[in-house]
Amino acid sequence: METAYQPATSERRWRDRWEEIGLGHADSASPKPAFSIAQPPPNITGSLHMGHALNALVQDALCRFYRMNGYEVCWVPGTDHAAIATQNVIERQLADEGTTKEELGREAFARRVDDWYQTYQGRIQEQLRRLGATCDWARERFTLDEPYVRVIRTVFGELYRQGLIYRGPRIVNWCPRCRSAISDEEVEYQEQQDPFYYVRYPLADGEGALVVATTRPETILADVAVAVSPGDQRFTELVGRMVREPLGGREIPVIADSAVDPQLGTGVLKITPGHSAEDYEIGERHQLPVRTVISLDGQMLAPDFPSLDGQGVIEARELAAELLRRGGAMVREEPVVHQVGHCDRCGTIIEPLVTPQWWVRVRALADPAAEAVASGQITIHPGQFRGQYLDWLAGLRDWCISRQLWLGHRIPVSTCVRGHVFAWVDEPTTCPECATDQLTADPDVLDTWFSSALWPFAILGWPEHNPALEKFYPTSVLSTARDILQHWVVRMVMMGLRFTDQVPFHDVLFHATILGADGARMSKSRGNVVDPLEMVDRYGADALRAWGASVAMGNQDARFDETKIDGYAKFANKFWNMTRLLHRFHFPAEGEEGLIPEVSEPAIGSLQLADRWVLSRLAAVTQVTTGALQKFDFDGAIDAIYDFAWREVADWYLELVKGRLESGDAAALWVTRQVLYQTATLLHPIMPFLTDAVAEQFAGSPASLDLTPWPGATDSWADPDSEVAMIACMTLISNLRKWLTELGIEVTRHGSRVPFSVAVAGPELAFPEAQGYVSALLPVDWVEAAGNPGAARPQVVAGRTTLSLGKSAGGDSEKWKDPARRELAKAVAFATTLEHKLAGPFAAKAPAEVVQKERRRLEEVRQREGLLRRLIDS
RNA sequence: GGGCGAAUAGCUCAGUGGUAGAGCGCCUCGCUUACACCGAGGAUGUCGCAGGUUCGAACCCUGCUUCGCCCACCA
Repeated sequence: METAYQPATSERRWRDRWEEIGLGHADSASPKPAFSIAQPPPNITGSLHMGHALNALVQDALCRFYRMNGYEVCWVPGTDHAAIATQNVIERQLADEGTTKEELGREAFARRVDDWYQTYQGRIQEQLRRLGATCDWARERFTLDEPYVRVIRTVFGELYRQGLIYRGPRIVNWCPRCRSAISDEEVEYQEQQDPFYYVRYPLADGEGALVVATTRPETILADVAVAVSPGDQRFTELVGRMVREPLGGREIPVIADSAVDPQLGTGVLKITPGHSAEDYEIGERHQLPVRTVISLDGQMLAPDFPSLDGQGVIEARELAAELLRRGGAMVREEPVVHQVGHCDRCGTIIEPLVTPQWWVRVRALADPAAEAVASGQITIHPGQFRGQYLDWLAGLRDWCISRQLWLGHRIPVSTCVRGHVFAWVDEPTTCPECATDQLTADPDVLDTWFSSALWPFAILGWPEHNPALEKFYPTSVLSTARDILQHWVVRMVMMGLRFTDQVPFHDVLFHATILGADGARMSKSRGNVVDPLEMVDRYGADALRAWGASVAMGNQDARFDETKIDGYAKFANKFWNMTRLLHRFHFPAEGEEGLIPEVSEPAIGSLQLADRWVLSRLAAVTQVTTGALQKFDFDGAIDAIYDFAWREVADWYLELVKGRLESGDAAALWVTRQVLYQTATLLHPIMPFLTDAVAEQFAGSPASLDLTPWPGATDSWADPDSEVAMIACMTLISNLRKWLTELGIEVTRHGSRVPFSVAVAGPELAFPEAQGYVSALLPVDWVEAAGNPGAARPQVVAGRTTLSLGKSAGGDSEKWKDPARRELAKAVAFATTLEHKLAGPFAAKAPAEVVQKERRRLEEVRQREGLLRRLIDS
């Protein structure tokens, strides 16, 4: 056996083994209860990032935990074509190559996309495997696969026939660079500073003018009204009159609308329904016409204004301002900070435009989706996101689902030459109503999130009734990033309820976002991106997984911290070596083949204090870990195991049991084996490679710990008395060690041994094993207390026990009093605090139990104080 | 503007009413036959600020400050 655990070789081996034994395989015919997860399909826009890795390990830990708990686990992996994202990535590549998709042509572009998908699909799969993900690869799905496409068309057709999908010209968020509409959720608002122009709109009939403040003077040409707040005294008599827009001189009405905030700007808003979502709504309320002065390319359409026509919007803005200044309409200009919408894929400023698009009427879908969470059919973790989910659904507007991209699912609708419009699943060659073969297919494609919304049931073979759907739908858990609550989670619930009459999942986990080490979001431009596979190479997948588990479900975003991953790598090594210790006692020759033998459970009477203590602790840790994983508290689980394994088992139990193992004590072997094996079992969902490598050392272990039943409660091991006694004993050893260290006495096991006798036996020595434990861990030899206790001999107070240095050792007893003086000061201070507390209202008002506890504590401190004084005065 | 969360050791974070914790880093020792990817010991905190509730507050309440996230039709 290697001295140090080698994650790289171990992980390669176990990856293969798990596939050989088909760990990920999900059997629809299994009689076991089902646990299923639809893996959020990563965008095929490159390799996996830290967020994907985190999400994968969360899901894998759950899958393994539930497998061990007797569930038939189905974890379906897949990938998403991510139309707009992928198209952008490839367009950027083409730009680097000095070409464009238009130059390439649709066919060559499509081939290029296919190549891309081929390459990255394989890569993503490989990356997930390296993290230890036990998905059911046979069920892998891709949103462009033919069966998936049929699901999309089926759903689209249903919604269309039910009147929940319609087409019409409305204002949309238009990305002039993508040359496509995007949904409200794909707009990212960024704060920026722009000039704020105060512009005079003169009254058409007579004196006076209204002053409008705007950041967009170039859209004045599309103004169709100016609006004031209905209650605004300043403008009451102007409502209903006409003003002239200051560029073209057209007469437009002054209207009153409650959307106008009298506090903002001048309290007068210019209404441009063609280029502002808000104005569009105001325009609808007042039946105002729509004027358009900006093209789909983001250029001005103003044939009457040659200086503006054909200019980009930004250029036109300054040119229009200049025209206003020259015309005397500009009252003043000042900077203003405001929110400007950008395309979340390419960063271009969004241009609100009126174009014909396809829409989903979401109201009918939203209410049941809200109800599912409000009623507890779906639980969101951490709970704080529940409110966010409900708020978002409450204020939902219709969802624009059409995109003008080259890539994606086509809108499955055709129009015949006679104007019959119909949705289809298989593209028809003739019109179903009039049989003409002159059909025009809709040129648009669907929003990627429309197809993603169907994921949980589409991947299980819906709409066909089939065993997989029966068995594994609804899925159990959805684990995903926080930023796609609206894009995806909410829409899955809406579609799932609509088409399957069931929630698509019962628990939603929003894991933390991994920030760079500098606390900022990881981004290439910031240079703080960390490749998870690089971490796997450096520290092993288990170390990355354990760190991920510790941060996954926190309230805040998690900062990347390589030293913590390193810490878990060291823990893996520690755990590995704990097994090696056991191993070597039974296989004296280093490197010899063989397994740690199975031994029968010893009679309870043959167990020592340390055995009873460690088993009691093991039972407690088992309970904590089980509860934590059930609650998705991965941090609680890894924390409890780490602490127990290292701070209790390795630091104390193994050190104490070594001698007994050496002498072939069967009870000791059984307990050690039990502790290590069961701890490995508890750790397996989070650190599967390491724990399988450990379990393999034990005779009688299965091919993987995944096949081991999860440890049940072992109430018979709970032993509070032994825990109390053992803590006392450990305290004594620690105290004594500190004392000796301070006096410059070597406390290594191989230092020269120091003879001690017991002067006052405190509770630390109440168990017969205790003295033996002291001499096992410290270079202490016990000698009989040789008469004449009054003689000034160096002494040590450890806890509430006093030990005297054996006669033969001699020593300067004054020097030995120094630590005692320091300890005494502490004890006195604490005793004073306690006395003060007990003398006050605490004694009367606090629960009797708590008061009792404090009294006992005071008594203990007093005892200790007494011992220390005796030592000092001797 | 609204909502949610966070502020604890030099750093990254646990801790949710009863004597302040971990990992890393730092200082001193020790290459002890499981492990130097280790072990033993040590230093380090008015738990953001101000009030309040309570016998008792890092923890509950109120306000404030700073940071983060989400939402919103501030022209």
